Amino acid sequence: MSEYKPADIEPKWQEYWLNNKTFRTDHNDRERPKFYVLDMFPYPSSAGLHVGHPEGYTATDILARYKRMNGYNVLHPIGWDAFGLPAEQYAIKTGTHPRDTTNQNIDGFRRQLQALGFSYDWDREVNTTDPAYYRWTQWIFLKLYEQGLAYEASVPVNWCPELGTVLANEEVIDGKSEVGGFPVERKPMRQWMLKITAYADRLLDDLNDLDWPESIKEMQRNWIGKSEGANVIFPMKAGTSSVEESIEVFTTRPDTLFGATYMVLAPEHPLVNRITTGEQKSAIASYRNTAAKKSDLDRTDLNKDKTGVFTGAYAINPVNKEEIPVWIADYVMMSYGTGAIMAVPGHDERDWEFARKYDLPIIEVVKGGDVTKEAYVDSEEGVCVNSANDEVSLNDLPVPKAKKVITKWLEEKDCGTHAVTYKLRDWLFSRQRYWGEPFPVIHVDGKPKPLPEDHLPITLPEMDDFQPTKTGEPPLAKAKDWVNTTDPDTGKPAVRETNTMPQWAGSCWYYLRYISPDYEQGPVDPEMEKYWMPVDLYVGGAEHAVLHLLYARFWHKVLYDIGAVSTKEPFYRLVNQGMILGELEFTAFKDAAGEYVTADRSGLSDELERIKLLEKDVEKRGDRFVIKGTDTVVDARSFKMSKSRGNVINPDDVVAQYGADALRLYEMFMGPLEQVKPWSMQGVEGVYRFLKRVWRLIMDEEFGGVNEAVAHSVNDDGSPAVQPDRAQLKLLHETIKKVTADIEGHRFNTAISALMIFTNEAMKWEVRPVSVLKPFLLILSPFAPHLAEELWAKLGALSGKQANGTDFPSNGPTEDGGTLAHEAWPKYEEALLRADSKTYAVQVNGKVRGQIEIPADRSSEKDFVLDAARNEPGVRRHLEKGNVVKEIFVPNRVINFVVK
RNA sequence: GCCGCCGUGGUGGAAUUGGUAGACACGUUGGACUUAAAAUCCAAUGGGCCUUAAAAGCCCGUGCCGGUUCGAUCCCGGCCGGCGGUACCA
Repeated sequence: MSEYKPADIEPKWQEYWLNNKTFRTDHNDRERPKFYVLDMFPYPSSAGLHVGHPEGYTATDILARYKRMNGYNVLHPIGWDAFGLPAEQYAIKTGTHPRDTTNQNIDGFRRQLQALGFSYDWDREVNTTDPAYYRWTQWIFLKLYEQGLAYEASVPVNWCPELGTVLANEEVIDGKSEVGGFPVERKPMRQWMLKITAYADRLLDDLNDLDWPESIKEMQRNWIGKSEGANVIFPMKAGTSSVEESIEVFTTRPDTLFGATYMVLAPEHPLVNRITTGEQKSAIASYRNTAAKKSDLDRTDLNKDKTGVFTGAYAINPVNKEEIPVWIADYVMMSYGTGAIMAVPGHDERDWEFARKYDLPIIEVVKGGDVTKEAYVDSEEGVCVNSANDEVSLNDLPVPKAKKVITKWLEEKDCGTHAVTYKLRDWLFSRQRYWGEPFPVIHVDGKPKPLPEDHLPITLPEMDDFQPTKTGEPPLAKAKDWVNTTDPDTGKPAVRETNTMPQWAGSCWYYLRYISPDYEQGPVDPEMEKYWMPVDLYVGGAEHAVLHLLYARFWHKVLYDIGAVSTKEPFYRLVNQGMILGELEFTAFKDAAGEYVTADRSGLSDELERIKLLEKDVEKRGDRFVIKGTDTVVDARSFKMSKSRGNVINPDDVVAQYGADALRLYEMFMGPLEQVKPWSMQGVEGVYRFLKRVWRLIMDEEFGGVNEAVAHSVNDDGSPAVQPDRAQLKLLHETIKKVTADIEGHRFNTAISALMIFTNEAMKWEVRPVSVLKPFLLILSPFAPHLAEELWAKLGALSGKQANGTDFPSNGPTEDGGTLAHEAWPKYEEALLRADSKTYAVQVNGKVRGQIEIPADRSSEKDFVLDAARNEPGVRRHLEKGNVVKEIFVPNRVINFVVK
């Protein structure tokens, strides 16, 4: 008995690869071309891997294995992004030290990844929580500080009392914490900030050089949010305020200045108190109070209904000396631009709405719309009107030209400048948590002071109480012995920084550490860095489109500026794997009376009872599914995998049932890598059957050992007993060609399809030459490495280890002969692909009416082929219906007769 | 609202980017093997028309409507639907 049993062969080969360090990347090998293929390293959660992880990991593993066989020096590492909130939350609940939880989870992840046969160099594993690693995270922070890119500020932050920490804007969703969904309020606190805004332009411009999905680049562009316009200064009307003040606004539409009929300050704007007149004071105070209490969610909810209060003060429009009222309203944000706007209701939708509500004047200054009906916002087509004073006129100028003219005038008059504003804000870089990198900073006499490099790493103190304090002080503040220290320079008493870095810190530079994980003189060995960088391919989920990828680019550019790295960008090529959804679900709906209701996408009320149906209970009707035999439409869709929905697939279960090779193969066979795709257990079954077929292609299930069809192809001494025939060679070389091109193009699904076609054909051969099967195993091996290794060993035993029985030499750095991992990738021969005959499709008026076979050596002779086409019976019948007015001849493909 | 991506059989998806739409796989149906099941193998499988039946043939068909072309899943214009991101950003 010798069936395909992945449970027997997979662990064996995994152990072999580990023990022999088959995939170790040699430090000294820098002659060959390099290929650095990188996975986004995982956060090792207690839940273990989900099937989304192996998707990207399998793709990169296929490429790593393929490139190795093509003679490249491949760097294919993995590690752990292991700081973070879940381990700390768990510690608070159970008292287990986050380090212990983290290490357990890492062990689990490592075991799972190894069980999938990924060809990582396990000697390069990095772990962001390892002091030997975060020593360099801290070092980079010191560099940022030296560059003036790290500073302390008291900023209103998103304070989440429940989690006892502040959150970054991106960790707050709809006014609630992303983790846990707890309410979040604004509270000013002392924080570390990183000046990412100083790099905004470079982060934006250098996107153009990157081979990334356009959608990701666009998201980063939007996130940076660069706008060009002008800052304009509006002096206050004399006497309306106690001091001489002016309001500076940012506008992208300086061309509409003549249409500014009022101004709006953000409620938090510092000028508000100073300009508000006596009788307005109480109204303003109460409005500001309400606004301060509103969360971001509330503010957006009020989207439609704008509110505001008049300050009683007036400003002077610099272009026409008009006195215009100054209001406050919460549709103006303090955090963008200058926190104040000039309102041009004629040409801005928000201002128009506000002006309508409070009866403020609306003036048309750009022709093209009807400002009594709606704001006219077109900035390309419009032409300025009503826009002139004694010195300058914009009238009849198109908008872009008018912007330039008025900006120049403002600059001459000293009441404005050309200005650029970004949506991007400085990066809030500290967290009130225990389980993160400590800052290498002490406070002496209340002032921050960086510690010298030779004090690194600053390790976390041992603690057993990880509970945050109610005041927002970080848990580290409780470690009094650790906190109280002395300044190494002066010996003065000092206190350590008790905030820790956010989780993003460690992942900002890990791709550098893999290059020289044991290097002691810096984050990365400069010699090695020059050889390995940049990363040739980075694969990961689109959820990191903005934050991780923007932060990492920022750090990389800083490291580039100080000469620590040699490339401007870390990742020139990026691919996002698409999310894997749960299995397709059919859901029917019952109303309160228990009657089935047709599923209507728009109005699925929560009142309805949801009934899960099986595939056999439904049928297709038009473009929808209905309950079999009825007209009741059901909802048919796949959902994101989630614990609550109960549709999570655990890779361990798949491996246990079908093996790692089947899981790998299925993940790739589902569809294009970048696409969102639903999981299907039956699909796994399908590729598993394919692997069993490959097994039987070579092995005899009944008697064990290599089957007769294969054994008969060699003599007892291992020499070939038969030569492969032309058809066999043609199929082999076609498959090599297709699989090679598909791997290069990341079309793994169609590569697998080609391997299936080969197998289906080869199963029919009565004699299966080893010299054909061996190259097939080589091209199968990146996809299903365990099975390929096993069968390769069986064929090796059959044909002798010396000659590998193929025309393809071994070229690997390891010569142990026991693995195919370093065999040369087979090359196809064009001559063997040639067919004896070519098939033409023959069309009449664009419709296929027949096919003709033409001997290959005559297939380009137009007259000969056309003649054969005309004589094809199915074609002739249609030609007789009229006169041929045109003949289209596409060599080796198609003929089209146009008949009238 | 804005930005980006995507609509192909019962299902996942192919189609050398303008040249035989539906490769490969799942599912389904029928058959073989088996005491039986599993496994395996063989055949059919987009919808419809014609025909006693088969072969052959014909019509329709890549979200919808139109255009360019000898020929369109592919290019252009206009809609509809789905997914993701983002949102008072001045």
